[in-house]
Amino acid sequence: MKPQETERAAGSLHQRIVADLESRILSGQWPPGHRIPFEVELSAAYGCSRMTVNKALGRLVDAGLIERRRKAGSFVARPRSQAAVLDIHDIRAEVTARGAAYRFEIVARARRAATPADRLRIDVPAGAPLIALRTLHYADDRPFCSEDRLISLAAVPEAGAEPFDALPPGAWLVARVPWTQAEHSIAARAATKEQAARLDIAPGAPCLVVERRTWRAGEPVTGVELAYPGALHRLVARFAPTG
Amino acid sequence: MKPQETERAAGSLHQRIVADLESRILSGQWPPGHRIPFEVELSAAYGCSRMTVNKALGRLVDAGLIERRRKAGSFVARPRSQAAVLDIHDIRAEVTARGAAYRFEIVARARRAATPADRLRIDVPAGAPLIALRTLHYADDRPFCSEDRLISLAAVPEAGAEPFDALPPGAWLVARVPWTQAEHSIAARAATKEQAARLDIAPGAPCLVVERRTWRAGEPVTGVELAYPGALHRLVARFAPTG
DNA sequence: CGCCCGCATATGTATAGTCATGAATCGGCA
DNA sequence: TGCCGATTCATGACTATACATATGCGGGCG
Repeated sequence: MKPQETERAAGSLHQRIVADLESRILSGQWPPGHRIPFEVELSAAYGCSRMTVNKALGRLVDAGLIERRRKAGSFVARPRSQAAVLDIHDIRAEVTARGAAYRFEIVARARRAATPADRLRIDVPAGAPLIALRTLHYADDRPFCSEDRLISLAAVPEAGAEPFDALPPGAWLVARVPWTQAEHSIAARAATKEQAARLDIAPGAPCLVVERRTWRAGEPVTGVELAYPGALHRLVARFAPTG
Repeated sequence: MKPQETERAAGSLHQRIVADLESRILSGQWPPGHRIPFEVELSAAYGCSRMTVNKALGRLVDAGLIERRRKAGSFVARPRSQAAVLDIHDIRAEVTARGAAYRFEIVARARRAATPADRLRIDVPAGAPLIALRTLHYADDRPFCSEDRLISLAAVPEAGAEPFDALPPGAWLVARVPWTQAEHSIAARAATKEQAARLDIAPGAPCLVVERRTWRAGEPVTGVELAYPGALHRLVARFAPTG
């Protein structure tokens, strides 16, 4: 069977098979728990080798759409928890995307040993050396986001000497430190008096607060709290097909 | 080369290769833009066939860790926007996970043709038949979340006759309608007077508002707004290695 | 000097076949 | 009848091979 004979529609053959099976599952034609045809049956149906079907089914497993059990066959997975993929953009990109001019300002900077309060935000050992930064991000000279960040000097020693005058701390870190793990927590909170003053909103006004803790190969790198005025900002996520 | 000779550690050979390359990329040993060895070199290094390496590299492409160009080679991708995977749990699961008793109540229900206001929340044509539901979710008899939902009867005709007495509308829909696309928007908003009354919080208190719009094969299915008292709830996301 | 063609090369896709693994099933034995 | 072991079978993993495709690069020609 030459590949050319079947390669219309959606690129390669196994992609076509993936798309086809996917549509049958997502359309409900094959409900959760349904046993899909065996590899040999599919390879006969599509007129290709078993490896090609196998590759397609492997992708569907990765996508969480099917589960496979030896001897028993392949089954449409029952969706468990829905998942959404949240794009965490660079703050500069967010601001410029809405057509505003971006500017940031480091309003406070300190070097200190980790206090118990710090250790709630970054899981370094007590007394570990940290850089604490408070940054204000502006969109067209209006406060857009207040950032409170701790950086572990053990993980990023060069942060101690960095003036952060060209890049804000977040972008600087992303460009420098590849990270393997991050944990995000999103909440709505009333602005404290200080936050309100910094963000130029009323005290008690709702803020979207994003907390992020980041590790690199198990070692804590940074912990940050971003507070956005609720009226200004929303996070957008798209669906992830994970079942 | 027999598969048995190398299959210790992490399962299959191509999984081991994936994990190995992944760690080199995430550790920074291979920075973004770095050209990784050619398939033939890797297959020689791991003592396996090119197909096995190809499979592993294919996975890394899917994961967004590398980019591949014909003739040129494979390169470590430069991270663009960070991505976080947000698990959207069933509300019942959320409530019971914190050890509380779950209960829900449909407080309003209407069948109507889509109004312009409705069409901001679900992109059906004007006048399309809808079911509008307002649901209150309780944790241990305390209001946990207020849900405002529109369901397109064109997409889910059986929703018209469904009493929603056993399952809340969200869970009922998930069990019934497989969906292909969803869009989430997360914001912090002050509770309106009505929301505050329903949620038993002070008017103006911050709420975490999640809006979700769902399509099935391009057809709008449902639009929902979930309002959580800010003090009660936070969304947690984990990092996704997607660059 | 510059442009274009063609070759070398690395990836992309697909095939056929082999061996391993684990689970369902059937048959035999108690 | 009930249980246990052997068989069978579908998936899982991998190899060797083949051909398609695109592209970077260098040589040749205008």
